[in-house]
Amino acid sequence: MALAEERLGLAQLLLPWYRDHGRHELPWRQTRDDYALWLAEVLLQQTQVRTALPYYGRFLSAFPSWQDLASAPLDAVLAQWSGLGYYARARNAHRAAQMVVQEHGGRFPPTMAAAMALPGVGRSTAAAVLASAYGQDQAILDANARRVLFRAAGLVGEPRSSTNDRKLWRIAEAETPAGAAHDYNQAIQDLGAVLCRAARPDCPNCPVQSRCRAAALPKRRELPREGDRSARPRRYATLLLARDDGGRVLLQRRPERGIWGGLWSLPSLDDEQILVDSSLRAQVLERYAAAVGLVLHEQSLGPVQRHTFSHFSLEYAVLHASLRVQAVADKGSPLLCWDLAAALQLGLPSPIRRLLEQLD
DNA sequence: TAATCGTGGTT
DNA sequence: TAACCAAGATT
Repeated sequence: MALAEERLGLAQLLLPWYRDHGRHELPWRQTRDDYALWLAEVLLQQTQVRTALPYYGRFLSAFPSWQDLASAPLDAVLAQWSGLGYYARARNAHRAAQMVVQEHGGRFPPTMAAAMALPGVGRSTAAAVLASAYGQDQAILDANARRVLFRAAGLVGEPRSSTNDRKLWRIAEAETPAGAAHDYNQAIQDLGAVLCRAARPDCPNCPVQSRCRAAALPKRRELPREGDRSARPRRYATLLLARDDGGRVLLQRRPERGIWGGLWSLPSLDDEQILVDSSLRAQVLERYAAAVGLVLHEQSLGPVQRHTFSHFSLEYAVLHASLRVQAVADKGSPLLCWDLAAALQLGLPSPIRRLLEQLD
């Protein structure tokens, strides 16, 4: 592919721009600590800077080092991750920290192969950490770099196709300057985030406009659509909000696999359609009682609400009930009653946290 | 290869 | 409202 072999020479234009206009104030740019830099990369996976920013400081305070994270209970890690989404990242980060302590002497492994063997560390994350923490010449290909290079090289087709994926990695490696990979990686990410945005790219102010094949095109603003993903399937559930006489709320720990893995949530009864018919509520209560071994008394059924996940949309209603028997007391049970204040310290999914915060 | 895995902001 | 998108990795 002649196109992919041709150097665009982005670095010499990008680096001066970065010095003047880069987001140097970001907290993970104030350190060369391998733990902090790895943490930032994991927090930022599929997550915008604005969203991850407050989590970074809180997480570092709670777990300042590999050792602190490795020895922490998973529940404490998930609690810090609560609300950020893609919770497999938290579980993987916890295991990765344990591997770093036990197998790598408490230091991020300094080779691509060893780094990518850590759970939750793929090629781009590994490269980013090795470049930033150790100054290695490693090319990244995150969403920003992918978009910038796709446009600059004038690629066509789907950006995530395997063919374009190979081309983009080859271009990324060719454009990454020896001895300045860290700054270049930051620079191309800043360019993508600030100027070369997915929508409404600011081409007139772009420092690499002269090397960009897409800038001259009338449709430079458009990127090929991801394969027209069919509409999100809709799922339905009834969530049980049961409280005992002391106001404690019944929560259930979700299995590690699947959505909200490892988090504490309300007991959920999945259904084929939303329960708006009051005649069905009694059945729900019976099914809960049977499944959980509790005596429940219905109080009210809340309005239908919707929560959108990455690949499906959930319609749910909250069934408020009083809990007569405090039957689920044994430790190790995934079903426990919690004081409201204690519950809010757990790893909760966002909609569940919002719901509990509105109680009392 | 194609699904799976969250959430909040923007359009 | 609904679609799109984000410092991707895993199976």
